[in-house]
Amino acid sequence: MVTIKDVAGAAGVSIATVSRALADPDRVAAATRDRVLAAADALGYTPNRAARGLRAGRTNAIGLLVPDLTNPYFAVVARGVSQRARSHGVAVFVADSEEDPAAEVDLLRGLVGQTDGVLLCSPRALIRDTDVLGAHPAVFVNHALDAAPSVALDDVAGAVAALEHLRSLGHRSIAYVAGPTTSWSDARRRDALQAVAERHPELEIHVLGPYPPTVEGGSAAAGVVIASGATAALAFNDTVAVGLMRRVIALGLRVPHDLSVAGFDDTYLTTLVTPALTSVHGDVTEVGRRATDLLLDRIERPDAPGELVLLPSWLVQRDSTAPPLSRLVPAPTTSPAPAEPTPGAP
Amino acid sequence: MVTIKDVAGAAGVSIATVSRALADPDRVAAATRDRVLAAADALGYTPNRAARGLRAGRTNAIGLLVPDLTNPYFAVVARGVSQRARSHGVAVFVADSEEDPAAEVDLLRGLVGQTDGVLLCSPRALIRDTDVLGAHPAVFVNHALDAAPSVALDDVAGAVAALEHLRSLGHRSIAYVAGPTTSWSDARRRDALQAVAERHPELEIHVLGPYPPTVEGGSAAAGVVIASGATAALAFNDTVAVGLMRRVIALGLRVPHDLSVAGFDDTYLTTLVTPALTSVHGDVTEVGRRATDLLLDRIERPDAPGELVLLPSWLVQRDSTAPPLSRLVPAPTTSPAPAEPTPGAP
DNA sequence: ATTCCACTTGTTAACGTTTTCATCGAAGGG
DNA sequence: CCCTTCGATGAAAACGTTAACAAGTGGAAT
Repeated sequence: MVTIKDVAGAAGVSIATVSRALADPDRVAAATRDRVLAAADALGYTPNRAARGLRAGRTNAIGLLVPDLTNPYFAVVARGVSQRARSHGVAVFVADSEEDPAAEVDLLRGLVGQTDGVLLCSPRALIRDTDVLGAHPAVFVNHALDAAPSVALDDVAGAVAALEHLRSLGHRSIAYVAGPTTSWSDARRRDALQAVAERHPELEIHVLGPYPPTVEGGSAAAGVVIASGATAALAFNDTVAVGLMRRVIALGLRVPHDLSVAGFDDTYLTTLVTPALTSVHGDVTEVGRRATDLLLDRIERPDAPGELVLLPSWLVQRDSTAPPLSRLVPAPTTSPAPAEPTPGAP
Repeated sequence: MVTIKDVAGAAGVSIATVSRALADPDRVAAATRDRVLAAADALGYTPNRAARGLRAGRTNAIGLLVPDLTNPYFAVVARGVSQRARSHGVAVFVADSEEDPAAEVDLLRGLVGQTDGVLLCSPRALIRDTDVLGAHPAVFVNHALDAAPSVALDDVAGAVAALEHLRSLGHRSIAYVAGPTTSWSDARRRDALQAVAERHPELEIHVLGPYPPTVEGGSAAAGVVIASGATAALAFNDTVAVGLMRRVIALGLRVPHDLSVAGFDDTYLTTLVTPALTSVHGDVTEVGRRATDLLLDRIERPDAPGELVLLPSWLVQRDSTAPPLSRLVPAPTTSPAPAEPTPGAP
């Protein structure tokens, strides 16, 4: 391994000069700088990250904790994080808890020790009840905790839009297939649905669950959804919606005719399945990017006030939602939303 | 931050004893050991990774480089890597090149500097032509390079099984939608298909492409596949197969009646789409685990000989493949494979 | 001409850990 | 009873880097 000492020897200067030439080129004479840089290049010098981290008290790495990397939603968040981190020269540790709260706490503990900050995506564990985090810089994604900075899609707006869409199609009995009890988004959406229901007394909302936020969870919910008598279902995310839809179809019902189905996140799954899935869309890559920005800022200024960044979210209508077949459809009370996605106000 | 020094002070011993008590409990007297451990626990001591790394000359971290984290295949590999790495106490840096060879080399360069070893998944760049890797321990996944250790699915067996399956259904003109030119798996499969074709002169194989290994790539290939006159298509991976299938259906053809489609990797997409996709299956999580094992071993013993680990792979038949409709179907020359997956010999 | 300041470079301590070497005491064999 | 040996512990060096401080040079201002 070639160190700063080797470069110093080759360039005929002291190690301090090499360090300066690399970190702050203006603080060293032009001729010396060129000589040092040339030597470093010739020898193929790479700074030792451990030494640098030890000295500076930071690692130049951040941690990303997700509940399920095979869920397209988190994969896309990870991509956004990866992009932004790379442009800032910090590395990303990725940990996948596989939906296991205990593993999540374990992984988080490990991450805290070797990163400058942590990105917590949709945590399933009750982070507040553990002291794992301490004063470690952290940013939550799809979760708000005390005064910590957070980034989330404004899926309250999305949930409301979805519900209004189903209502305007004529649905009156609508099921919501809930996700993990610790999900912040889930709680917010349930509140939003409740609020809409209160505005429209004719609506009947069945909150079902919790179910695992997976294809299997959606399959498992199918029977209960059908038994509830709902003519439309809103699922915790696309993965659940797809599982639900597949199972409902396997049971001999038709989507959307016998049951309309809508999801959240608008992952690429929506256009792959038949019928194409109506879903609440948001810019998920941007969620990852913004969260990374917030974290890097928090690392710089640990005492900055936490803020909640809400990114816009809106409904994208596809083929899995339609007017209910089994009852007389009243005239829509509002004109149907346009087929093209329309950005909502954040 | 609480250091070994603080623990030493609290326990009334020297820092060397603390270090020993933590690393090698048998080399210190029982009473002292208990006192040290209690002090460490009370103070909440966590070893400083950077210092440890600097001293030991290793980072206890490995790098994982993938071309596309949103591809379920790589997400599952990442999961396997993550599992195994966690059980060995090493952290995983994940880098997503987003199918860009230049980014791949860049990311790899960054990874090499701060890890003990690197896992290269289906590299798109010509790694051999760069000196990025140097003597850094590396394991290839779905790629074989010189004497480096590698793990891959034996998709030669899978490709042969798929082709034989299509042939036994009566297909005579079969398209292969190829992936990136630098893909090792792709080259191996093409050779395998060629070999089968030589055994069966009646078969006509159209190798089309290269196409991007994405849904879009599959869509883009649809027209060419149809124009080729093939009655069945084998796609580079499930994602491509799904894109192809969607587009073919959108063009008014029926799958499998007008065109049979099969993919590789058997990701969870296969059962979500309609019709369910016939695909070549392998234990992808295990690929990630084995690759990690190989890498950790290589880090311990850098001069060990490289080996190529091939994991078994077999065809899973679903609804996207059927006898061709448009021509007289000759009697199958072999009995059709069973509907349940049958493990192939590695 | 003297003083002072800006600029450039070198010396050295420090980050937290592991490990080598030395030291000390006790136990055991002659 | 002395010498050896071994077990337990401490002191200190080293890993590669950065930054605080020191020191040297030159020129400009007085």
